[in-house]
Amino acid sequence: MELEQVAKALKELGHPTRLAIFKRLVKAGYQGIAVGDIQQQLAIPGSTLSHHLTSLASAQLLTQRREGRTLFCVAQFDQLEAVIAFLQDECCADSLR
Amino acid sequence: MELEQVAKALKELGHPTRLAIFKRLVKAGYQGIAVGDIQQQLAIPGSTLSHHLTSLASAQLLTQRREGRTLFCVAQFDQLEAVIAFLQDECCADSLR
DNA sequence: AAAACATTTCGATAATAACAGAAATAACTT
DNA sequence: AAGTTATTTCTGTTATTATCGAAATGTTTT
Repeated sequence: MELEQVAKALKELGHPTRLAIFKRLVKAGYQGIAVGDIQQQLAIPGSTLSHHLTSLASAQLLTQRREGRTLFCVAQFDQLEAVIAFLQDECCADSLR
Repeated sequence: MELEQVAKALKELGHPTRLAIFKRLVKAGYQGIAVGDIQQQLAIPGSTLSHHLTSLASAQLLTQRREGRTLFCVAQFDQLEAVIAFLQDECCADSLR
C-alpha cells in the first residue's frame, strides 16, 4: 500500500469522533450499522456525522448500503488490515530490536 | 490505551511527511536518526521539519537524545505497538468474520 | 399526494494546521 | 571570544478542517 494512501486513512481515523464511529462500525461487522443508530449512540448532529462518514468513506474505510430509508455503514475491513500491515511491515521494525 | 490518545497518534501519523519521517525513524531503530539527516533525505526546510517532529513527539511517537550539537530522534516503539494493538483489539473484529 | 422519516448538502463561522524565511539558541571548534 | 554548525522559535500568511442549523433530497407510509 502506498504511503500517501495510508497517511490518508490514518488521518481520517485520527479524530476522536471518527475513531469512535469506526470502532462501532467494526463492532457491527459485515451487517453494518445504521447512520441513525450511530447518531443516537454518539449524540452528535446529523450534519456533523454525515461529514465524518464522508471523510471515512473518502479513505476507503467504509462503504454504505441502503435498505429502504435507512443507510447502513459497513467497515472496509481489508483497508483496516492494509493499514495495520503497513504499520507493521514498513514501520514496525521488530527485527531491529 | 484510551481512544483519545490513539486518535492523537493516528492524527499525527496521518500526514504524508510525518509518516515518511516516522518510517525513517523506525528503520533507524533504537540508535535513532539525526534531525539533519532526516532533513536531507526529505529535502524540506528545517523549520517545517522541526514542527513535524514536535507534533510526533506530542503524541509520544518519538523521543530525542542529544549528542553534541546533533539531535537524534528515536521512534517510541511501545507507542506504535499500542496503536497497532488498539486497531487490532478494539477495532479489528476478526471474530465477526 | 401529503406527511413522516432518514440522511445529505448548503452556507456560514470558528478553530487548527501547514508552511517557510528570518532571527534566536545551543554546542562545538579554533 | 569569534566563527561554524545544528536545530528551534518567532512571525506572519495561507489553507484546511470542524461544526451545526436550516434547507434540500430521497424513501416509505398513509
